[in-house]
Amino acid sequence: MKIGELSKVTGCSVQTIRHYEKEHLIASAERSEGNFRLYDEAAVEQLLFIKHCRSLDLSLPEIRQLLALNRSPGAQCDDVNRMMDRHIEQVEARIQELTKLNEQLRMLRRSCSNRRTVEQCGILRNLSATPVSSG
Amino acid sequence: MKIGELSKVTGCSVQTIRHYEKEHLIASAERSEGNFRLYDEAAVEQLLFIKHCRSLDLSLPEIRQLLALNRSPGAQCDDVNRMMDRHIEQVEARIQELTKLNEQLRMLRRSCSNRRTVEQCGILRNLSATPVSSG
DNA sequence: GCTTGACTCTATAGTTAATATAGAGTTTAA
DNA sequence: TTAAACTCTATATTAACTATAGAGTCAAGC
Repeated sequence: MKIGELSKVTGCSVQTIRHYEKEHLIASAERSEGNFRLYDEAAVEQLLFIKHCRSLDLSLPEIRQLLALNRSPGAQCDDVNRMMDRHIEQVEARIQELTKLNEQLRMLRRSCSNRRTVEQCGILRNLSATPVSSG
Repeated sequence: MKIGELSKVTGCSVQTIRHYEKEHLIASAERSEGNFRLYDEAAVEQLLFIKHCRSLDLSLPEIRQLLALNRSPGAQCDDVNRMMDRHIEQVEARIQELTKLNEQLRMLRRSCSNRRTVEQCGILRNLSATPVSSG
């Protein structure tokens, strides 16, 4: 199967597949006589694995690590667990940040009703004031 | 005041200030005989405004628009309100996404306890299965 | 055999908002 | 006068793609 079909089957764009190859997330594909990349079912599996990881916001280096672990089935999987724990922490921290941000934005938004001039605009006035200390 | 002092006063790095100038968020600074940028209090105010906006995750183009509006005090401030509403929507959408993601990650994490081999690892097994359809 | 269209190839640039660097010039204090 | 501290411009890096240019390959139809 050529790259276009792999793209259709997996839902990854052609460029993304080539990008993953360059980043060594998938092995360099075999080539046809005309230098076209050729793939098999194993490539589909691996690409779907990567896609699933990406849908969970795992980074490419993290995925590379998971793929490496996948290749040594006898090893302990502590590393996998640690990675997931760290990742979950990051996601939760980001949710907290955004929640705080959201409160600030809503407060700011309440400081102006539509029918005012820029001069009277509470939003712009508040933005000009000294910033609140927070991330 | 030279760029180093402006940096200290505002808490923006020197490179960031130069970056904002290149992106036309602040006017090109006057120059000294030796070609050093020179700033006054107005520059401090404007930079703090920008910093405040950035702390609310407003993009540089959004900030540019706010600064432009700030310069026409007689205009209606509907545009400001619309921008804030859109921005709040985006932040809330992102919070929703991350919340869903967090649930998925936690579920995945529960599928493996530490003391297993990679081969038995529930996390890796689940990642290899067909991905759930969700952003 | 030739052309057309769909596909693929590589290499490069763009996206965001900075951050970091190299190599040069300026200013200030000792 | 010389060294330190500062500033200048221009360029590269970050993440994970996405988009483009310009060239090559392949299958079908005439």
